[in-house]
Amino acid sequence: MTIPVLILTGPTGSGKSDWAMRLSRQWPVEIISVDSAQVFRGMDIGTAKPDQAARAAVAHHLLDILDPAQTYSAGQFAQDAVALISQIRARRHIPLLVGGTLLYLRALRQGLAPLPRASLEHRQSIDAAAARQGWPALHAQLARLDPQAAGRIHPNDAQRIQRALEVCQLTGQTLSGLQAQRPAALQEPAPIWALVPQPRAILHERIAARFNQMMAQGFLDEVRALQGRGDLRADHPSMRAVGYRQLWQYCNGHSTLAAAVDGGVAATRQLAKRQLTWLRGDDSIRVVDPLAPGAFESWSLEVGVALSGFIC
RNA sequence: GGCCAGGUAGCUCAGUUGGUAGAGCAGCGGAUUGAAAAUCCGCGUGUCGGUGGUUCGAUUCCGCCCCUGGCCA
Repeated sequence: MTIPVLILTGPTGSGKSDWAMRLSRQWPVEIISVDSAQVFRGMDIGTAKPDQAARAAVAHHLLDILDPAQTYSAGQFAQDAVALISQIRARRHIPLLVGGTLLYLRALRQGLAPLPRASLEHRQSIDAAAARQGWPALHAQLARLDPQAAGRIHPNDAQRIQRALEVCQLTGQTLSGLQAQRPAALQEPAPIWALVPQPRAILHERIAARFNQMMAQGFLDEVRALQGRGDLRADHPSMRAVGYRQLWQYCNGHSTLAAAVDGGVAATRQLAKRQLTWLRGDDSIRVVDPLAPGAFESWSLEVGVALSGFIC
């Protein structure tokens, strides 16, 4: 019998990290972060990364594993998470996945088709072609190579058109054909809970309050330091993150501070909305309102049930 | 107190030579297979400040009132 994997997710600002820390006082857990922005070093305040006290108290994985000039991916995450899960089990600890990057969770739980990883050279050549011919022309090209993928991808969705073409060029096969293959996944059911504060307006208030708190903690200095390195650009994946993108614009003189803060708060609300769309589409997820009386205690009981029989 | 400019969607504003109105942003819903905190798609009824008048018909023209900003006292 193997130790179960526990998963705690939810939109940004719902209180996931806080619950994970409280649970860690009751069970010997190690936390695996499921967060596409917290992987980067030097991006602490704006990503609400767990602080040193939290990390000293409980092992946290997949934080600070990359420089902001590097890139991460769903496939890389799935691979890293599977490896970490078995290492944590070998220590007789409980793997607790915590975070709101729902594509990463999907990649882990449902698997990814055997697709090639991103290729910078191919992407640059596709971008160059798009600059000459426009994305609609590339969508038309995709429609000849892989009609099924082209039918699913909107002609304006440059990112997905690029990926589909890249896969065709790299493999000589179609994206839709490769995706039809049964993907490998975490081979076991893992209980998954999502924290969703109700009503939405409460989540919006928490998001605004938290952004203001980040500003008070020196978020702007953090962005200035990143910009001051000189090698990062606004279109780099790490610098497109919510808040960083808007403050970067302000530091460049492209907006006022007030506009950057308002824009950052709005972008965070929009992120939360997209996360909620993922959650609604998956009925294996148990939705919990973290603000309901006794919510943590009853979750803790459910965790106990899930773990009973596995822990001595 | 007088003069001028404004009061139209949650916000910033456009517009209707009189036939009850539309953009951007915000918001809401959806998609999501190695960039995902990304990328993309869809959704626009609001006493057109109030009130009288002219008119078949007023948000639009006229009178009065209220509010905001500016200038003059």
